[in-house]
Amino acid sequence: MDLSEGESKHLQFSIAAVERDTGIGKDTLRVWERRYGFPQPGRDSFGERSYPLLQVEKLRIIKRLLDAGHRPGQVVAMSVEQLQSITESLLAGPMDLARGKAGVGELLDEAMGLLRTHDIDGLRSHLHQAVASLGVNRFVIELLAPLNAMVGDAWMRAEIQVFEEHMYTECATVVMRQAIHQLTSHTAHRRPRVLLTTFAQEEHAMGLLMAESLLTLQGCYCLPMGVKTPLSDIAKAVLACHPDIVALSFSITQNPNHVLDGLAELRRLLPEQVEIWAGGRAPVLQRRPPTGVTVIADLAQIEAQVQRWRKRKP
Amino acid sequence: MDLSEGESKHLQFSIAAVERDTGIGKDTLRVWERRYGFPQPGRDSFGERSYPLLQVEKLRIIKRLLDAGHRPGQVVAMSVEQLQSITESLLAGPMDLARGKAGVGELLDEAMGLLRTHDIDGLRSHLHQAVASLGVNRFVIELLAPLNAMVGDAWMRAEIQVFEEHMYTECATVVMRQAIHQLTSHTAHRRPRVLLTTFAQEEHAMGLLMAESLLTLQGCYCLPMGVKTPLSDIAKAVLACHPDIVALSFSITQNPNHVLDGLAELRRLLPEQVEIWAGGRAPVLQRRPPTGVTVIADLAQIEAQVQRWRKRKP
DNA sequence: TTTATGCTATTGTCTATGACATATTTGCTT
DNA sequence: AAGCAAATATGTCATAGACAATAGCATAAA
Repeated sequence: MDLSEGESKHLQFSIAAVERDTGIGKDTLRVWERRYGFPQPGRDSFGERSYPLLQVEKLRIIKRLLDAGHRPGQVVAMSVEQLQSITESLLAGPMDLARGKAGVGELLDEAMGLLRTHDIDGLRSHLHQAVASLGVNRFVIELLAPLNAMVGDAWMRAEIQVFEEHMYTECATVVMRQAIHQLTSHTAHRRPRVLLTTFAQEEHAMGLLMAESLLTLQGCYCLPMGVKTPLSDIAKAVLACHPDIVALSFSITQNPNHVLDGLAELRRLLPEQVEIWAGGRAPVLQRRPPTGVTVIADLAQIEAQVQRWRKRKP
Repeated sequence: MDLSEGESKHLQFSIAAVERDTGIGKDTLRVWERRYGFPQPGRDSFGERSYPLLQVEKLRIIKRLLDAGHRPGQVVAMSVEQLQSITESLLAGPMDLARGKAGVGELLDEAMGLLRTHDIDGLRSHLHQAVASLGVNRFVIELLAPLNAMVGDAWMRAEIQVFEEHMYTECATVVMRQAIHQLTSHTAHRRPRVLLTTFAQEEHAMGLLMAESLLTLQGCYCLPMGVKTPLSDIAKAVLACHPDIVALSFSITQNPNHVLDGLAELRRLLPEQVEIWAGGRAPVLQRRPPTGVTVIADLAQIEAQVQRWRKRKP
């Protein structure tokens, strides 16, 4: 009996398509097959690997677990059931922490509900309204930051789809950009001057936008440079724009060693009087605070740090 | 492993770094070396290819010529001088074309000047003013799109620094977001509904913002989803949000085969009545237009395409 | 208990060369 | 000219081995 001809409707993927859909490189896919026995693609008529949809979906689950810190040797050979039970054990994490804050918890839940029903217009106006009623400071610290954390965690647990996360990010970005725009004063000589960016591996821009809004609120002059700036270019930008502070944002996914090495290297590259501020959800910042770097453990600390800087510099 | 700063100090690049900087795949780099004798990287102490900066720059020139339609066999073995003379003959055309439009050429040059002197405030207010004086339509089509092209080309030729490109992008993003915000009407039932995003490999968001502004200007309802959405999630988003059109943006750096494969795959995944619009600077879209996909050769065509859609649907 | 150090297993990426499907160009024939 | 076939050009896939970088763990020292 011949499955391949009768079931040509069943989706099969080339190795390039699998790399595209999972983010796992071709070399890695081949070596996993060799070492762990999974994936086990069939071969098409040209002798090339042909991955059935089921295996691609399993690879996506595996990729998520790897991003969450598991190692290939442990998870690649597992059955789908085992993978799912591990994914669910991640679910036990502390979710209610953020919700404690009086009153704002409802706004949080409402936002999550709007996201889950894909009511993007609703979510956007909900957030806009929250900015207006809470003010930028409380909006960012009490609503948006916890919401980001919830969405990020939900994504890790596969409770929400990638496209839902994208929609949320776009929505929040629009609201934050608008808020920053309205805050920005056009007197160009404010102090301190803060250059905002992330390291080259970091993709998440929300942390930068939140920091920018709070810094602007404090009357700082912000030089936003977007995400993914190589170290040497941060140094060049400092030479060109002479900021007082370089502020960096780190998401929870960052490799701890890269974070520490990068900060140490940057400290070497920059003039001594330029401060480095590092914030974000990367746990290593609290656990092993690097020397010569000001760790912003929490967005609420930005205000105090700005005041500290102003006291030191006349 | 990602030692880009160490490499840039010694002006030597690993094959992975060259792939990242030029967009030419590892396999292709090796096979060019085998067939055409270029590039000819040295070897580091581990026996791995180590490309000097000069060769990487030459590869960038070659990549530009390939994008313009030349073939590897003709250009890969050429000397730098030959390549440059070809580049210049190619450059004379479109650049003057953009600059030809009465008056706008000056605005272009002024913007480039402000970027080169790192006058970010100046650039931002220059662009804001241009939006006000030209209107969104002319601003996007006549000023921003050519400016993007100029900055992109300058980046490819390593004439501007990475941090300058980041500053430009941030600046243009702020202006575009603001323009879109002011255009957006809050009547939610406009047609067509357009879902905007890019494939997972595509990092550039400016094309999406430009398209969003022009679509909004035409009275379309936009569902922006940001960049880097995996194919299967585009399909899921379509099921959840039932847009009439999925609009995708492709930068010039995209691998032609990936673009075509991805579009074909997406066409298979989406319901027939959902149109796919593909735009951007990827040359393959014009050279080998994929079936079942509407190619937007030029931002100015958006208006006509929207009108065509409206005629077809009552 | 916590913090350093060194050993071992793990893991991704690189190397080499050959094969071949698919474009594109060339050459030949109407 | 225009159509068609043959020849080239070109990117991607395959195999299998090697090894540097990372992470985990055990042991020693504070």
